[in-house]
Amino acid sequence: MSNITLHLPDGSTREVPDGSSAHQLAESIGRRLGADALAARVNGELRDLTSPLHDGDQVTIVTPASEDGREVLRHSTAHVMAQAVTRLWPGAQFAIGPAIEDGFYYDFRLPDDARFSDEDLERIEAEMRRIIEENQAFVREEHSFEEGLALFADQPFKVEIITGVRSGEGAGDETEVSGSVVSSYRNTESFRDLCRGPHVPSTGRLGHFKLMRVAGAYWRGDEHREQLQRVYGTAWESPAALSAHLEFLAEAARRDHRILGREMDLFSFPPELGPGLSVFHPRGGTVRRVIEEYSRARHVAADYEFVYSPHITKAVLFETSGHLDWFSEDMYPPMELDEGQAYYLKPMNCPFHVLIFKARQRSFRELPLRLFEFGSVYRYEKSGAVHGLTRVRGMTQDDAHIFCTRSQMRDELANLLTFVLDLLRDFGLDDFYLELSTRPEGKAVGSDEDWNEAEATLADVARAAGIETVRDEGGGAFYGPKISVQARDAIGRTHQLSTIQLDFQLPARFDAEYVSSQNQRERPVMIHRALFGSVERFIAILVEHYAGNLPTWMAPEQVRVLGVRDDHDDYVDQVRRRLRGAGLRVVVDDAHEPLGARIRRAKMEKVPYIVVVGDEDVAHETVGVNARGGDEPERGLALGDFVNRLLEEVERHGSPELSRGA
RNA sequence: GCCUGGGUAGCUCAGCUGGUAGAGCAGCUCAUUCGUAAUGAGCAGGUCAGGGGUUCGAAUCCCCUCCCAGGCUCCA
Repeated sequence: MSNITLHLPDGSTREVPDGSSAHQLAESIGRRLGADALAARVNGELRDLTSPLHDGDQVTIVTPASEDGREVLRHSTAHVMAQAVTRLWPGAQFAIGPAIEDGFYYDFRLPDDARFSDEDLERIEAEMRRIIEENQAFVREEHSFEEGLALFADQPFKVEIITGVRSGEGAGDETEVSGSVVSSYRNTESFRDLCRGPHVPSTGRLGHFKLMRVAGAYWRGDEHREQLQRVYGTAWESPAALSAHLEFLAEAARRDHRILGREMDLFSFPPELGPGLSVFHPRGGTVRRVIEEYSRARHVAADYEFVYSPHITKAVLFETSGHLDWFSEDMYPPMELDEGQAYYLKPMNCPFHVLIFKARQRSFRELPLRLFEFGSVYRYEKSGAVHGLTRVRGMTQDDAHIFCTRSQMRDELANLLTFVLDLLRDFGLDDFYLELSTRPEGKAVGSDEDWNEAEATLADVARAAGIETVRDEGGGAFYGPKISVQARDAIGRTHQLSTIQLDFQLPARFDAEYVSSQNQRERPVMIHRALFGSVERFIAILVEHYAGNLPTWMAPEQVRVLGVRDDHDDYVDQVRRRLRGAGLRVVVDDAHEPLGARIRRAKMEKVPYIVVVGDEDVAHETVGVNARGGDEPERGLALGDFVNRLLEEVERHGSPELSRGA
C-alpha cells in the first residue's frame, strides 16, 4: 500500500498509508493527540475525524481546547439536546441547532403546542447526561435529496431546509446541509438529525455544559413566521472552562449598571414614567454633569459651536429628512395640534442642525462648521427591546453635525477619529477596534458614486488610524456609510460607542448650500457624529467598566470625612471646608455609630477616599486616609498635602491643552 | 410586538396544596463616644403591581392591564 503526504500546521509533512483517516493521522502523531482529537480541519474545512485524507492535504487536528474544537463540541451538544427533547417529548419537531459564541441553541416545536418551562431545563439536562453516559457514536450518512426528504418526512422544518437547498435558497442554513448531497448524523437507531457536521466521534466526549434559558425565536428569524421554542446552553471543553465562563457571567451580573445604579443611588426607572425612561438622582446627576462638562470643554477646544433645538417639531421636518418614510414606526405617534398639524417628538437632531446651517447664507470661509448639541431624543422602541440605560426611549446624544466641502471631508474625518479616540481614552476606555458599515441593500438612497466615494473615504481614514478595522457589509444607515468605534471594557465585552457617519443626502433634501470661493453655490457634505452615543448609555458602560468604582474625577462623592468621636466635629468641619474650597466633592458622616460601621458604609458606597480624623489629627492638622482599593490606611498625612494630592489626581486625567484652557 | 419567567416593606427574600403577612439589611428614636469593613435596644414601615372573577374566605386559583428580566424581531 502506498503512502500519502500530509501537510501539518507547523509546516512539517507526514506520510501515512493511503486511505488513512484524520483520526489515524492524529494517532500516528501521538497517542495523546489521538485521544484528544475531536475533528480535523482539512484544507480549511472542518471535517469528521473519520473522514479519509488525500495526498497533499493540509490537515489540522482539532482538539477540544481550541475555537474549532469548542465549535464542534457545542454543535454536538446541541444534537444531544435535540435527542433528549425527543425522548422526553415524543413527536417534537426540531428546526436548527447551531453552535454560537460560548454555547449553542436548538429551536423546537413541541407536540400539542406545549412550551418549555424553566423546570424542563433540568429534565432535559438530566436526559442529556444519560445520552452522554451511553457514549453514542455520531455516524455520518449521506443521502440523495429524495432519500433525505423521506427520512425527515415527519420533520417539516428539516423538509423545508432540504427543499430550500435543492431550489438554491436557504444559503444561510449551512450548518444543516451543504453541497449536492443531504447528510445526516445518526446517534441511535431511532435518532438522527439532518446536519452538515462535523461532530465529535461520540457523545461520551461531551459533558461540560449547562442549559441556560428558554426563549422564543422566530423560524428563520422572520417575525412574520412561526415562533419556536429555543433552548440556549453553554458548553466547554473542561469543567474548569465551564466554571470560568459561569464566573464571567456572575462577574458581569455583579457589574450590572441597573443594580449598581440603584445601590449607588445614581438613577432609577420609575414605573410611573413608562418603559425606557429614566431619572438621574443627585449622585448620578453629578456623574453626568462632570462627564458632560468635560465633553463640552473638549469640544470647545476642538472648535465646535454650541446649538440648541426644541424637543418637538412639525411633521414636515421629518418628511423632508426622510426619516418618517423609514422610521415612523419607531417614532412616538404624532400630536395633532393647530387644526390638524402633526407634531412629532424628535428622534434625532440632524434636521435641526441643517436648519441652523440654512438660517442664513453660508460662505466657504465658515467651513468646516461644527454644530454640537446635547440633544434629547425620543424613540418608540419596541416594548421588549428596552434595557436599563443602554436601550431607552428617551436619551441625550452628544450629537454634532459637521458641514464641510468635499475636499475638506478626508481631513475632517481623520481629525475627528483622533479626537474621538483621545476623548474615550480620557474616560479610561483604551481598547478599540473600528467597524466600517457599508451600503444597506435595498434601503440606501443616493447615487452609487456618492456611496462609493463615502465608503472609500471612511476606509482610508480607518486604515490611517492604524486600528484594527472590521467590515460590516450592509450595516450602514440609509443615507450614508459609517465608522463606529467599538470599545472593549474591563471584562472583555465590546460596546459600540462612537459613530461617525457620512451623509450626502440630508444637505440635498434640505437644499443646503454654501457659496464657494468661485462664487458658486455648492452642496456641503454633512458628517454626523456622536462620541458617547447616548450619555445615559455611556454612563451605564462606565459604571460596568469600573464595577461602580468610578475614577476620582468622575466619582459623585470624592471624599468622606469621619471624626473618631463627636468632639472632633469642629475639626471635621474644618477639613470639609478645606476640601470643598479646593473644589472637591465631600460628605461628612457624623452618624452616632462606631467608626468601623461608618468606614464600612463608605467602603460599600465605593467612595474613593475616606478621611478619618482623631485627637492626633486635631493636634497636628493632619488626616488619616483610607483609599479605595488601597492596602493599609495612611495616618498623619498633612491636610495640605492630601488636598494637593487629590487635586493632582483629579486634574491629571484630562489632556494637557484642556487643563490649560479649561 | 412575540415567547418564557417574574412582581410580597426602600433593598434582598420567606410565606406547602386558599384560613386574614414575616425575617435580615436600610430608616427613625434612645442609649453608647469608639483610630480604619457591622454597638445595643426600641419603634415605624405593606391596598401582597393594579383591576375584575371564583369562594364563607384569595398574597395563594382564573381572566385582563401595567411593569421587570432573558431571548426573538428591530435599532436612524
